[in-house]
Amino acid sequence: MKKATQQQTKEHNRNLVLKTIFDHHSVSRAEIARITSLTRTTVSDIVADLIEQGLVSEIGMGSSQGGKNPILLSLVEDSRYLIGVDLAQSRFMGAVVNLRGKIRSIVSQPVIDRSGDEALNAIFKILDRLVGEALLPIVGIGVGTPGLVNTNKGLVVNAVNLEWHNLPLAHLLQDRYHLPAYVLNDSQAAAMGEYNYGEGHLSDRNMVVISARHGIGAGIIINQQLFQGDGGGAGEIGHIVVVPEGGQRCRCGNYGCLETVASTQALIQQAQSLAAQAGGAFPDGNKIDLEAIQQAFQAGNPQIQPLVLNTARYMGLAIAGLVETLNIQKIVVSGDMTGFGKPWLDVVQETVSRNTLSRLSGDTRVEFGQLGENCIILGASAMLVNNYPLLFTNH
Amino acid sequence: MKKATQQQTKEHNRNLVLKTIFDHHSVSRAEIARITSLTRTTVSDIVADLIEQGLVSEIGMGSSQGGKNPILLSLVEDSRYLIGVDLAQSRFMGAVVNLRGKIRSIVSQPVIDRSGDEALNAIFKILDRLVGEALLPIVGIGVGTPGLVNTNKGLVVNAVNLEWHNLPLAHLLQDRYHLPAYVLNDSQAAAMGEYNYGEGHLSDRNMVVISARHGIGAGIIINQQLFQGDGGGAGEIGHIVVVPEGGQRCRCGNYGCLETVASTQALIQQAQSLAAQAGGAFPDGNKIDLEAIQQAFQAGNPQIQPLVLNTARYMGLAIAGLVETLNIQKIVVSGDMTGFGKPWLDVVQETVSRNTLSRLSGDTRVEFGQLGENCIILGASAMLVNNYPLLFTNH
DNA sequence: CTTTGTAAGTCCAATGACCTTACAAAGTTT
DNA sequence: AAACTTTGTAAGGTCATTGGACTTACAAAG
Repeated sequence: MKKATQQQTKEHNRNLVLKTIFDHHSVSRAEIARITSLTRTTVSDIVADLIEQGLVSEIGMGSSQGGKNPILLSLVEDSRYLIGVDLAQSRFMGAVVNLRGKIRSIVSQPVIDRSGDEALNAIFKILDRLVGEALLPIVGIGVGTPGLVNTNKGLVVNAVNLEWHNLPLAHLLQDRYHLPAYVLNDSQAAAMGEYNYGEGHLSDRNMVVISARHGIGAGIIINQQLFQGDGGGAGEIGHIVVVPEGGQRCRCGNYGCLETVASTQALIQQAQSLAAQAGGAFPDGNKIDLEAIQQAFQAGNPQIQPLVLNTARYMGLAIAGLVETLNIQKIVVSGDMTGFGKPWLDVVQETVSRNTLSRLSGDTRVEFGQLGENCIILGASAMLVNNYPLLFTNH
Repeated sequence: MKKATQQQTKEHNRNLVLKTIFDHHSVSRAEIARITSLTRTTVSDIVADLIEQGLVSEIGMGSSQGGKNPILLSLVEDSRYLIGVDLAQSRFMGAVVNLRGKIRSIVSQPVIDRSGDEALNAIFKILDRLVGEALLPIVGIGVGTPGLVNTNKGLVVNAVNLEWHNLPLAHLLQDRYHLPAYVLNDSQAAAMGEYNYGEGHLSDRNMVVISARHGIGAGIIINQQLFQGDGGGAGEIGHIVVVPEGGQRCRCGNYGCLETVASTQALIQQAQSLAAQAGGAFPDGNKIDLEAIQQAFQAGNPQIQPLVLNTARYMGLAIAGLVETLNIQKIVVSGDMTGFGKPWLDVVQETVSRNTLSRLSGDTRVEFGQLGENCIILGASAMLVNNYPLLFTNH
């Protein structure tokens, strides 16, 4: 608990007004006053400040029904830029993003066996370009990386594929670019992305976003904030044991983890061994990757279908545990596995319903995410927009 | 998001000072200023207010190391009273509690087949006595009840044993006693109790308290606040499925819930059917209740031991899921099952370690609660202490 | 074209909360 | 005994919100 000051009050109300303009796209001062229950005077004061900072501008007059026409205000969405970076399994990607999450420039780089310092240099290379190109003030850098991350300390505690252990990535970036930097776990970044930029999600106080890709993880939004747990590892649901006896060995060392049965990695492996054993499931000579499996699934291939739907069942079991633990009613699934579409999601939903108290599952909705592959980049950058003070120069 | 005002700032700082006095038992104004980083002047101001309200008093002089002696301040712990009620399976209990959680008067009433209106009248009877007896201002009433509870609406959504459905208990109590009333799920109340009155727990931002009694539930403290989920059902871990195939049917309708294998209810049933089959496990004619099982366990009874330790294994599995989902490092187990002591806890801990990522389980501690059977009463009342404004007369 | 009613936005004095500066009182150390 | 420290209080200053009065601007009705 910390002391409260008048400056904080002011800052809070300033953020409140900015957020109101952000959410309503075009509002007058009087309307803001009504929404926030601040007085018109205070709102006018704050808006003057925001206009001076270039964050907001007057975009014309609205219509009235008996009275002076309101002056409509709007966010100047390109008045600040954010940088988001996604260190995905197969490629590193970075983008300059505006305040509404529109991508203004993007750099992608395939990663072949990069690890340790090489991976770090690849990030530098991307950021050098992005920082160099940008014209307007960059607010900061957000990075989404696989592995266990301690955001407060700016530390990548453990990223297996990148061979990073206790790498102070945030500090390295801050020192090099003289910009605030955040490091986030990729699943948590995806959650931030869906929450901040997914249609209508902001109206939910709580939300769980499940990333089902090469690995599986979740990002948990509680009281409109990302919850990371005591060590930054909240949402590591990929290693929840869902096959209690005799499951397959996971890269984490345990047996029967969710990742061993419901990740793209696991599914591809299963399909490959199926093809090796039985043959005929795939046209000869074709590479068996996720895309091939998805095509086979959509084509109604009878050998592939149960394989795919089985991943949905396990996913549903894991989500059921989440629902029962947290009673969060908005569950969003994002990542490559969403490519299996509605039939897959139906099985997930059904499994969730069957394995939770009906009083809890009744109001729970499991949906697909809306952001697609830029989700992590956007989420990493959203970490910055949410830190309002960064948007202001003086202070 | 709501607007901030100067009054809120003041309220916040007033609470901060009060909390500091609460936590430090005996501090001077100057020391409070150092701790809170408020100025001495402001602290003096606020303390004058608190003294006027009777919440704080000067208890003498401290010693100095080269300067004027400080005037020590202390909380007047009996300046306000709270009422906590525990609607347990076998008996209803209510108590008048002071600001430090010391019980000043207590009423207990065995419950025999009470349900619906009868149960409600039993509560009224208890509260009539407690409210009548109390001399000093009562701040409010907190109730911990089994079942699904929506605290915001003051609604008991569903309490099977009491046959309550959507009962507006908080409003009923408010109307009858003209006091603020909170209704809480029993596991959540237990969590509040452990968090607020358990030694040293306040220093943890996050904590999970697992209640293992007749039923099983958890209370989740996130960012120093009870997290109840969107529908008040957060922590309903008793119905997480831990026996995926062929588990026993649970009272909730599903199969293989945690409650069917790790609650006292389940254990007693298992022990009874063991005795019926094999015989010899217990002295003939003795009633097989929890106490008998605990005695047999401690005596090293070879038939009972695996039964009991099996509950620990399942409990460990469920906790492992929690750890992986939330990465909360402080896990407290409370309730009757703690009667099996260290051997039981050891198995829980071991199972947790074996079923979680080592990076997560490493800093996780699983402990027994410190509060014993009054835990729920205290927790229900703690809900009121945490609502500081209630402690003040004007405003 | 005028009048009436209403709404938007600004100006300004007042309020309230915390802060800074200053100081007296009461100790300890040299 | 003098110098230094620390505590607690007092007076005045700063800053943010408030609330009322005022100006500007528009619509509807006559």
